[in-house]
Amino acid sequence: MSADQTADLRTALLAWFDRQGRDLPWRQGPEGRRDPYRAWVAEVLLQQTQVARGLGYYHNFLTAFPSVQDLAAAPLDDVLKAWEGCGYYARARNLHRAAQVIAQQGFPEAYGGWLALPGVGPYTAAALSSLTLNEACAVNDGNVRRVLARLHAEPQPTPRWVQAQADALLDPARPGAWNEAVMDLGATICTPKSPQCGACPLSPWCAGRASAQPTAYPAPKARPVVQEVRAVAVLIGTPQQAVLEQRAGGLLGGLWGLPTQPYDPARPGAQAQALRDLCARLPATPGPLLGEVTHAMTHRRVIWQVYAATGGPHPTDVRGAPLSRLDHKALSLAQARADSLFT
DNA sequence: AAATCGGGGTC
DNA sequence: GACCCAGATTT
Repeated sequence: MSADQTADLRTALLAWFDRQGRDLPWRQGPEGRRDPYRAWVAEVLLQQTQVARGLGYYHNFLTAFPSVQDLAAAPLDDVLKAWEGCGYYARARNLHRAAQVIAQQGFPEAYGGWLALPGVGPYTAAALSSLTLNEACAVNDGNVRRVLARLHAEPQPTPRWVQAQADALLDPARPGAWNEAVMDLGATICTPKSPQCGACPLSPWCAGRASAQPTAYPAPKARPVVQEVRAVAVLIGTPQQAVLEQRAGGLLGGLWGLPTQPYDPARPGAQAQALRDLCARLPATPGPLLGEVTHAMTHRRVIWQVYAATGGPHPTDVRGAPLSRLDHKALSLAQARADSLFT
C-alpha cells in the first residue's frame, strides 16, 4: 500500500471513529491521557471478554475498588468476589498482585513498565501505553487480526504478520484513538460472521471485500476436542451455610466451592468409591444423591453428581465467598429440592 | 509452538 | 454445535 493510500485509509477510519466510535465508560478523559487505573482495569477485564459483558463487571469493580490503593489493600477474596462469574480468574489474581506494585511504585511511564506487570502482556501493554501515555504502540487483538486479515485477504495471519501490519498502519499522530478505532470497527462492522461491508470506511482498500468472501479471512482456528470430566461433590449444610474448600491450581484457582472428587466413569464402581474417598477425607458421612449438574467450559464439559453429606468441618457462610458458576448450579440444585418440600 | 484457563454471545 | 471474545502464562 502506498504512502498516499495509507494516509487516506487512516483519515477515513479516524473520521468514522470520531463519528461512530462506541461511547464506553472507560473512555473518559483526554485522548492519549486516560486515567491509568480505569484504563488498566478495563483492559484486563476485556481480555477474552466481550464488551457487553465487561460493562457490568467494570461498574461493580470500580464501585468496590475506586482506586488502586483500595484494590491493593483489599483481601484477595473480595477481589475474586467482584470477578465472580467473569472467568479466567488468573486475571483477578494478577490484578490484585499488580496493584501492590503500583501502590508502591506508581503507574508505569512507558510500554515496558506496563509489560512488566503481572497479567499485562503485549496486547494490554500496547493498549495502555497508547491510551494513557500517548505512545505509538499498535495493539494486536482478535479484532485487529480479523480486520487486517480481511484488508489484505490473508487466510493464515500469523501473530508476527499481524503485528507487522498493525505497526505499519498505526496512525502515530493519534495512537490511542487509532487502536480503539480498529477494535471498534472489528466489533461493530467487520464482525466474524456477517460483516457490514457496505458501512465500512475501509471498504475502498479492502481485498477481502473485493474477493466477495470476506468471511474467508482469517480461516477458522482448529479447536481441540472438548473433554468430559466427571466428579462427585458433597453438600454439607445448606445452600446458605455449607462446607466450602478453596480451589488451588489453574482451574478456578482461588475460588471456593463444594468439596469434590474426580473419578473415571469407565471404571465400574468408581463413582461410589470417589464418594467414599471424598467423605473419608473430610471426614463426613455420605447421604442421598441430590442430583446432577453439568457445566460447559471452553475446553471441557464437567458433570457432577451432587450428594448430601453430614459431619465434616464447620459450614461457612456462602454469600460472601467467590464461587464458580458450577458451584452455584450445585447449590441451587439443593435449594430447589429444599423448596419442593414446601410446595 | 502448543496447552491451559471461563463463561457467555452469536449465528 | 461451531466459532468467537480489547489475551496471558505456563509447558
